[in-house]
Amino acid sequence: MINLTSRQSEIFEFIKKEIEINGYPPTRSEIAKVFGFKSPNAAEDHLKALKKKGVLNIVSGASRGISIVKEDLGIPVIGLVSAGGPILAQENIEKRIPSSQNILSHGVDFYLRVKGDSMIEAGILENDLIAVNKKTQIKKGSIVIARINDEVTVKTLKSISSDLVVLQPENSNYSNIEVNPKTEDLSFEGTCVGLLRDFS
Amino acid sequence: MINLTSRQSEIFEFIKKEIEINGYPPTRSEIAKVFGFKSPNAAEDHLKALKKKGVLNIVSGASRGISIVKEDLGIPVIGLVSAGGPILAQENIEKRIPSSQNILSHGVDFYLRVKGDSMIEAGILENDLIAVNKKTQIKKGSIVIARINDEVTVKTLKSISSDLVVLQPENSNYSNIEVNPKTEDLSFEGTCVGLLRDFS
DNA sequence: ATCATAACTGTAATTATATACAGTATTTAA
DNA sequence: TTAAATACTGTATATAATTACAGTTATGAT
Repeated sequence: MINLTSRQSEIFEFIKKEIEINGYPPTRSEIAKVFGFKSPNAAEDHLKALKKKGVLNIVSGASRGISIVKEDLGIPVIGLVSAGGPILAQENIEKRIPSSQNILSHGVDFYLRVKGDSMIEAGILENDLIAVNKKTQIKKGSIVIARINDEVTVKTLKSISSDLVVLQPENSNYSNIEVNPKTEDLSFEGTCVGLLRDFS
Repeated sequence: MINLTSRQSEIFEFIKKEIEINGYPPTRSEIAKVFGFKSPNAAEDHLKALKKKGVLNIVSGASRGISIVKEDLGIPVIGLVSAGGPILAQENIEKRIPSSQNILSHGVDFYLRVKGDSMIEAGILENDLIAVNKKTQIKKGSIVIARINDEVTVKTLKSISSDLVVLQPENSNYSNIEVNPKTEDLSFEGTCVGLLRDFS
């Protein structure tokens, strides 16, 4: 989306809010009134700009013929992660879940389908969907999505220092994974902020 | 909601669809055109009837001033279940999650907050939200929400016959619960169709 | 220095829309 | 059986709304 000016954002947000509240979009005059414009044409100009920038659809001739262009593809669900590319690469996306359907309190950047049983003692089973937030601060004790030499894994972060990172599976049959970030390729894709299991 | 006539339902569904598709409601003339009315007043009459029956809001004077009355309170989240009443009693409802936010593929009648650790080996932890469907056929092997003498419990249904129901915790520290439905008060509130965990 | 964009005022005309009133015919509930 | 509700036709009109055209002022980019 092309960047909107701050004024255009205000107008855009107002239109979205009106649709949310009233169930239908505002007219030019209603916009003008709220923003103190003395002419409905000021609103018209804004609508044209917003249309040009691709965030609104306007049906000519129709009263209140304004609609929001939704570019929201939804939150991607990542199945198998193919080697050598970013986790969010198109080929990894199994499906998308509309972000309007997000129940979790945290922001969810993507869902990752769990493979294996290494986390069963934390109540994370095979095929569960883990909700991942990319920006949450990685810290000791949290369940992290790590990438070690192109392998994606979900583990509890046990300790972290400049030359040793310890990742702990939550399954007594597995041992801790110790990684030296100086010699191995280690990155964190995000933190687990939720879990979704669908019995189907 | 008062029952709509079949014609009124058609009109109502059309209006909902139009809002979904266009982002704004239809005019009287648009309704009339689609249904083949020769007068926009036929649509006007229908709108008045739908308003009277409480399924539409109409803002007088506003073009396309039609909105859907939403009676959807959302899917209830049940916390502690107080004794002696139905599980869905008002006092048990912790909050509601808009049903539009339901990610799970099955119908979810309510969410139940899990107390205790009796199901941890099935990956169901304390404070998880279990998605419950009331109508799914109760069958051996599924995780059921049972009510024994006014106590609500989540367990795996191990076996079921007319004089013995065995409920199995998924935690080796607990033993099976055996109930005789003839002498004890046993009912099934539903089946677990999903799980939601929010790390917050 | 000039041009495009942004953010408006002001006027005005065409058309889109709501909605009242007067009917008709059929069906449904008291 | 009688009134109310349903489901329309047909006409008409006030007003709601879009939207073009002609300007002004300010700002940032080429």
